[in-house]
Amino acid sequence: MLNKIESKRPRKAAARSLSWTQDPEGVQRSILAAARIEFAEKGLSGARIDEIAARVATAKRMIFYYFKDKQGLYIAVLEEAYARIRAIERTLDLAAVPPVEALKILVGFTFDYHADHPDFVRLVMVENIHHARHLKLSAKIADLNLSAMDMVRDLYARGVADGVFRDGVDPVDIHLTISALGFYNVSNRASIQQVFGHDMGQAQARAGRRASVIDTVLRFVSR
Amino acid sequence: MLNKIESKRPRKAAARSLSWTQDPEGVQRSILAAARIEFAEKGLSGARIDEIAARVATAKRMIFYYFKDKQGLYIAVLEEAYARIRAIERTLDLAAVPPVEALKILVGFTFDYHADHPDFVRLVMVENIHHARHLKLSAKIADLNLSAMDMVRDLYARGVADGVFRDGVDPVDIHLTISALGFYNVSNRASIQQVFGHDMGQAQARAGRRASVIDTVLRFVSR
DNA sequence: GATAAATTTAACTGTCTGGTCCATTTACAC
DNA sequence: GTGTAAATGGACCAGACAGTTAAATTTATC
Repeated sequence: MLNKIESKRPRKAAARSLSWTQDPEGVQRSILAAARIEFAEKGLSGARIDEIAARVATAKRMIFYYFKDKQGLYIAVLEEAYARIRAIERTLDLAAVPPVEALKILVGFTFDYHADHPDFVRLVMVENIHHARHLKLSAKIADLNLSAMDMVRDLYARGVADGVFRDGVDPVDIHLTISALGFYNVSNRASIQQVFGHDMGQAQARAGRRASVIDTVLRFVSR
Repeated sequence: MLNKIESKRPRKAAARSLSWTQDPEGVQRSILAAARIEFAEKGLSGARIDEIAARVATAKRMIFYYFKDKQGLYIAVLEEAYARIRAIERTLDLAAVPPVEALKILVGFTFDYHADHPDFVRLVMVENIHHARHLKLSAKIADLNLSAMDMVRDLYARGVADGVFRDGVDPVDIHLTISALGFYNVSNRASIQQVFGHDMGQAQARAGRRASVIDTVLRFVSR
């Protein structure tokens, strides 16, 4: 109130510099990593840009410089998360494995990936709360899960041909079941634990559940 | 800046009254209903008190009057949602029904309840994003899902005794499978639809999935 | 019909938080 | 080395939003 004269942006004349090296890619990567943690933890509206900036050594300004705005950053995080799971998925080579064994591997992998990447699961939850609005905005993500769907379709067809799987099952149902059983343990871990003590994060509970899930899917498609 | 003298709250001298009837419970119920919609739609941080107040005829002040603060309102919504599903669950009387039939009914009910109450599902998602922090704060909710768990336990034991279910299955696995398969279709509806066109909201897709889910659970426990 | 308690309302505020402005430094071509 | 564009830093701002203040009006009670 008192010395409010000369109001035209006094500024502190940033005298303190102490040198820094330019590293655009590195900065972007750090921002993305910090943002993934923050968005997965607090959701889109709950996440704080200041918090992300604080987590990285970099200044808040850079976030907007590279990602335009909060939504842009969020979409980038989402795209990276989906690209990552797909990259690993590609390394699964099930074509050479007999159907039953291949299905066990696929279910086990899906279960493990979810359990090992709760951030991914939470991001998908957040995105679903937003009715997948941002997924729709991103052309990059369009055909990602289709590859998982294709794996199931192929594997199931081989199993039917071999006579080890029963006929007439919709591969979509197989895929949904695999996803649901891998997803739910992680997405609802907190309420499951709260409501009846079972902590799915514990190695023992997790291993038991894993075996049970594989069994469930196998029994579903078997004759 | 100009006429800032006489600053002591001029007020408009609320001259307009037009009578109102007292209805505390009614007002609280309306607020809860509006809040449920808002929280389910936007999450805890995304929800806006002003928006809730606008949806109800009543003024914002009443929200704080009855529910103290945003978190208090949110917890009240959560408690109501859990109480509601429990109330309906109670009406299921499975003790008199043979195990296989009873299991079909239970799975079908769970599937339908989730599909018919997406708000409930979304609230649970939101709460899990918050690590069930508020569930822990509410003593009321503690033993709610335990009743569902008990139903499964009882039903499974009868099935084993009758020789229609195989031995050695953990009832917790049965319960988790039932919940997961009912929950996932709704919680991930948006991303499922985005990623491969299947809209689980459509009656046809829903009915097909329902039958498949029942089949999955039955095959899991059968000999 | 007077007094207290309950209920409703509008205006107001302090803080938090995306997002911006302008200055400065680094990288690099020539 | 000098000019130029990209990269970085941090103060600053404007709007939004949870929560408050204080008064006004209605119901309940005796």
